[in-house]
Amino acid sequence: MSIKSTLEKVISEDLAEIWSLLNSEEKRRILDNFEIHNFKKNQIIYAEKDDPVYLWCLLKGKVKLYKDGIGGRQQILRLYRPIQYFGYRAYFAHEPYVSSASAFEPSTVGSLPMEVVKNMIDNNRDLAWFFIRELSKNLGGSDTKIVTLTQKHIRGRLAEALILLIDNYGFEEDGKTLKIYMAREDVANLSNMTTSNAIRTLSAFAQERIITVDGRRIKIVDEAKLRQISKFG
Amino acid sequence: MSIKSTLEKVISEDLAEIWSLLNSEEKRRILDNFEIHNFKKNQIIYAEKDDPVYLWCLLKGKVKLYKDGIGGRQQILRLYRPIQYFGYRAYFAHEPYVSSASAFEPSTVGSLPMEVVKNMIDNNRDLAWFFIRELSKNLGGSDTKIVTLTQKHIRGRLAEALILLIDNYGFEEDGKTLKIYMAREDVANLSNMTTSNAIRTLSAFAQERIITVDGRRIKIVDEAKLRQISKFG
DNA sequence: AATTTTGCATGTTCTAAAGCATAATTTTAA
DNA sequence: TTAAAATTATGCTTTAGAACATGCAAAATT
Repeated sequence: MSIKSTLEKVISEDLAEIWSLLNSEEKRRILDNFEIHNFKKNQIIYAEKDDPVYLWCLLKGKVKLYKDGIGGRQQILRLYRPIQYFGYRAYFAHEPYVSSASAFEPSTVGSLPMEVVKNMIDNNRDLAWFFIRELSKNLGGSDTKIVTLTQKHIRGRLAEALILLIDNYGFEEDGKTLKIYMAREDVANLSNMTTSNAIRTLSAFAQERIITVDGRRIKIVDEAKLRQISKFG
Repeated sequence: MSIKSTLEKVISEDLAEIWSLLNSEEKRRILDNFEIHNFKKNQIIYAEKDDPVYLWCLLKGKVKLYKDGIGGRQQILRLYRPIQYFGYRAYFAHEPYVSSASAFEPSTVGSLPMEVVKNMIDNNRDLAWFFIRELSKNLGGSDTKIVTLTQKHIRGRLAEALILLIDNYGFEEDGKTLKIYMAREDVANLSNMTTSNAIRTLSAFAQERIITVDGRRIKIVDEAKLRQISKFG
């Protein structure tokens, strides 16, 4: 698909929240400065300690925001789907990035210089509110994550991770199979455990008929049970 | 001290960042809606699941933002000192609070209805930027905390907590003693460990002449070592 | 001042989860 | 297609840190 048609498809098919907030002059300015990039699976979009320059908008594919920790252990902080924006926080905080973003699968991503975004916010109240709201929602999410990842037991953390995958990417046509294909290691990095324990606990869930596992295809059999384990267990 | 003089003292002595962004009409509107509250030690200012109504401004004392977790275990998320603002995130996210705020010591706190704040942001670009920046900085901090609290070992987490206390509240006149008087339980809640382990590890640090401990008075003897422990071991 | 309550310190025991090893399976690349 | 590499699956061992218990000290409360 050509760049232009990709963009037009996105804009026409599934109007991003942000787009509707703009007047035609603003839209023109975006189109003039917007660039489309294709990232391969596992390719890094930006890395921790880089200086933030662009607002990124995921158009196609899946992106993970993560932080490399101790002993090469990675923590996945957030997942993005089309059409979501990322990469702006560090610029607003006048800081280098504290986390990295990479493509989970082959992805198409648009970039817009943060300078342009900044100027637009200066002249568009609704756009300012859009970012205030996004940042506020994310901050609440991260604060909650601090407690769940440190206090919940392994089963609870895995259940929560699976629910996050449901909420973020949904199901295949069968209404059961998770619409994301990820390695056990990534499941582990999402739920603060080792790969071994992710495998072990997925097996346990399968044994208990809460899910079924066929390679990387995960079917959710008993979502209610999953939510229960996430809350208590 | 009277309400009026407390307020004037705060405004004249140590101009809050926010105040300088306002014109005289805005300042008058604040003064008309601003209310002063006194909280006793450990008194709750707002609680998780409450609906956010006010912007709070700490004028005197110390406030902790925390989240109650599993088995009554509390995680302290952020600490506030005069003059800092808190309690606005949930309102911006259109959510109930996900954390609670309480006074660490007898504290004076001002309140301003979020409705007023909202209207002021609508008409004051700089104020919008103030909150965008604050939220962005906090989000970076929380994302970082997710990794350090889950991945660092006990000694590293305690060292980091002590550094946080230094950075937040500083030292007494001797330039050594932490300017905060907190129970071991709170030290534990700050660094994701049990009270027993906070006690044990503080003792270990004292043994190693990194700090000295006299009841709740903690003197930092070797800050460099502390930062080293926080980073690695 | 006496009594109750709360907090600190330290030793001991127990366990969830990490670490390690090995084999089987799947994926990728040549 | 085949070889190499990476990933998944399981069993066994180790350990960091939680949980529990007890004694002592220091505040509150009466």
